Amino acid sequence: MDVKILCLGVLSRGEASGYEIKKAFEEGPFSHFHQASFGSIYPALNALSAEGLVACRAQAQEKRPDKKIYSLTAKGRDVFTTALLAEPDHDRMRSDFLFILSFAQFLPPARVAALIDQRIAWYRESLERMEDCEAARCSPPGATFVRGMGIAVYRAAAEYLETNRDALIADVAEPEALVAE
Amino acid sequence: MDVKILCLGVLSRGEASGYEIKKAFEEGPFSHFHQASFGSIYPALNALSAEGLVACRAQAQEKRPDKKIYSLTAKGRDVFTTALLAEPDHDRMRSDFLFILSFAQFLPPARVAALIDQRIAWYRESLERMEDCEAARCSPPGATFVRGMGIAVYRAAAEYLETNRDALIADVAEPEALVAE
DNA sequence: GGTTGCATGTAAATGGTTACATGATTGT
DNA sequence: ACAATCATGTAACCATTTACATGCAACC
Repeated sequence: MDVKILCLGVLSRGEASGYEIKKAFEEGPFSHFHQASFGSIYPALNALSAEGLVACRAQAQEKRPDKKIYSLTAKGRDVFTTALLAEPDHDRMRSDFLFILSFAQFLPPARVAALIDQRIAWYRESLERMEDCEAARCSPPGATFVRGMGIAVYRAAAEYLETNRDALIADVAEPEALVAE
Repeated sequence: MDVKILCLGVLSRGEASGYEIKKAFEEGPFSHFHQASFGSIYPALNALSAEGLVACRAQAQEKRPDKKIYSLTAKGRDVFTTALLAEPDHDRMRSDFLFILSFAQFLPPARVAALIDQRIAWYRESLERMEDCEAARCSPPGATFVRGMGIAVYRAAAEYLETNRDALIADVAEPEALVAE
């Protein structure tokens, strides 16, 4: 599942420029489980155009480069729905946060606390944005389902961190207590 | 946080060969939030050796290539603890599963059901392995904390899928119901 | 006066995976 | 007989990010 298919997916929700597609991966509904940068989106869009999977309409703008608005062609929609039927690759997660926390015993307790507090704050902010998202009101069922799952998972993560924060800090602060036990 | 630091982390838990380090990322405690292949581990180990961050002891084996057992040097431990203090990069997740599900309305309901059922089974299997893991009994506090968080999050994910599965399938099967409402 | 947002694009560098090469042993 | 496990390593390939190039408008 490469950037080209990702772009087709975004365009299936309505026409968009490269810049707007980037935003969908940066702040939009896909930001939590996929990402793409300008350096991959613009070439992908040109390739899709050459293959006839998207159509491009240039919108002239004053004092700015022309905005290129892309939309799916019938062929593009076909290719996209076919790609959706493929077996999904395994999820890939890379979390330096969890890796670092795995070695909490090598960190000053204050650092462990800061790391966890930052993360709780991040989850809470994300949850707020996800919960009162206007765009989500009239989203298709799949998008609503996925959004709900994100909320459930982030909430569980935040709650776990809040509940177990102090115990971990106590453990790394006095490791003798664990050995003595 | 590159493969070199990742290797130092694994070695901080005790000496290991390249093959064993791979296993830590494939089945071991890190498998859920970091991954590395032979093609990156072996060169990383050689580089670490050249920099004096790990020591290598060759264990002769009959009918097999010599097993190279690596261990952290004092310098290696220093570099690792310093790396742990750096600000962690943002977590990066790529989930084709969630992306595909976002477009559930383009899929046959049976496919949506299969996708979700497979995923529930996967979470349940992972949870079983995580819950009765012998190695975890005497793990350092950080590793135990991270494992607990993994369990909490996977459990929430599995429960969400189980609870909302039928509603999503109903929604994609009869989209008129949603429009009529 | 500096940063952020809008808007597109290219080229180099990165960092990694996949496939190959080798080969004995053990399990199905 | 075939696959998997153990065990190391290289090279080609890949996708993507980062940095660069350009430039105006609005905000602080």
